[in-house]
Amino acid sequence: MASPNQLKKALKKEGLRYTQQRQSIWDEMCATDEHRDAEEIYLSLRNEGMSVSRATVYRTIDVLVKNNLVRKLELGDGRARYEHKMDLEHHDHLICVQCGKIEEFMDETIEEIQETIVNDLGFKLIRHIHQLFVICNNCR
Amino acid sequence: MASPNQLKKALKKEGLRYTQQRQSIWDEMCATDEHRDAEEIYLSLRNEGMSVSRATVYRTIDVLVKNNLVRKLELGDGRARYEHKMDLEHHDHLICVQCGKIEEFMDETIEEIQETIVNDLGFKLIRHIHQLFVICNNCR
DNA sequence: TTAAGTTCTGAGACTCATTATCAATAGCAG
DNA sequence: CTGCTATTGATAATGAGTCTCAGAACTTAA
Repeated sequence: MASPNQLKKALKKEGLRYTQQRQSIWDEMCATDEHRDAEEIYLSLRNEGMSVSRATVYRTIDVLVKNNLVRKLELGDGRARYEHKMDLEHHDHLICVQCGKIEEFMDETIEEIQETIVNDLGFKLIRHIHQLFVICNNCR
Repeated sequence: MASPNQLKKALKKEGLRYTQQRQSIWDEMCATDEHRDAEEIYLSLRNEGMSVSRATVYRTIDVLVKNNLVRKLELGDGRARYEHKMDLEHHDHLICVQCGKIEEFMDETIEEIQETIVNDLGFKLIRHIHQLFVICNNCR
């Protein structure tokens, strides 16, 4: 089971109850480093014999996203993907337009420039999306 | 009317016919520098008395996007926005999470680093999405 | 200019991810 | 335990975008 403490803390902060379903979903999301969509997570839970509904999966993911335990990725294909944020270093994504494989990258210089751009305009940076759509080495 | 030539060229390349509807939609998209969704473009055309259907708006936008006359923006709220690419310099976007205002930015260093990251992995960069979600100066 | 063959269009049905509804269930404070 | 609420599950609803198909509009060849 993946760290009930982080989950419990987040739920407490939001004034929400700790339930078996929420723990199962959080466990399932931490079980791999893949970038899965809600349906895949739902089906995995079902395959493991857990009794959860799609609605609860969506609702719980929202809570996890809001509390920074999970990141939501929008790739423009109509299905959001999710990744847990257990390993807490920030990164952005490379997505192969052929095979769909998702990899991660991080560049400190880009991060700094982003801040500068925003600050120079008198704005405040809340979050960012930086996705590089590529053809990966397997697909060229 | 906004440059029938670019449109005609794109249509010819695709083996498609030049029609009044397609011209109207292209005109409408060039009429402002706003970032509107398909419904807004559809309604604008309707208000101007043009007879076009939603289906044709979507179909035409697809053609324009494929031929690089229009850029599609996915902001993660389920509605795509579009901007014409008449003024052809590349840029990315700043989006205010409070008021929804969209501004543009461009940084040559970031563009170069992106290329480097992708090339170092042996990948090929096809396109990228770089969006900075901010609180703008009016909203702070 | 017309006939025949294509491509386009409009209206509405449809899809599919996600959200809302609401009665039944399960945490939790006292 | 008891009772008050939050949560859940099943399913209906939503909404952006896509598909279908019959009729309209082009195009081309004669």
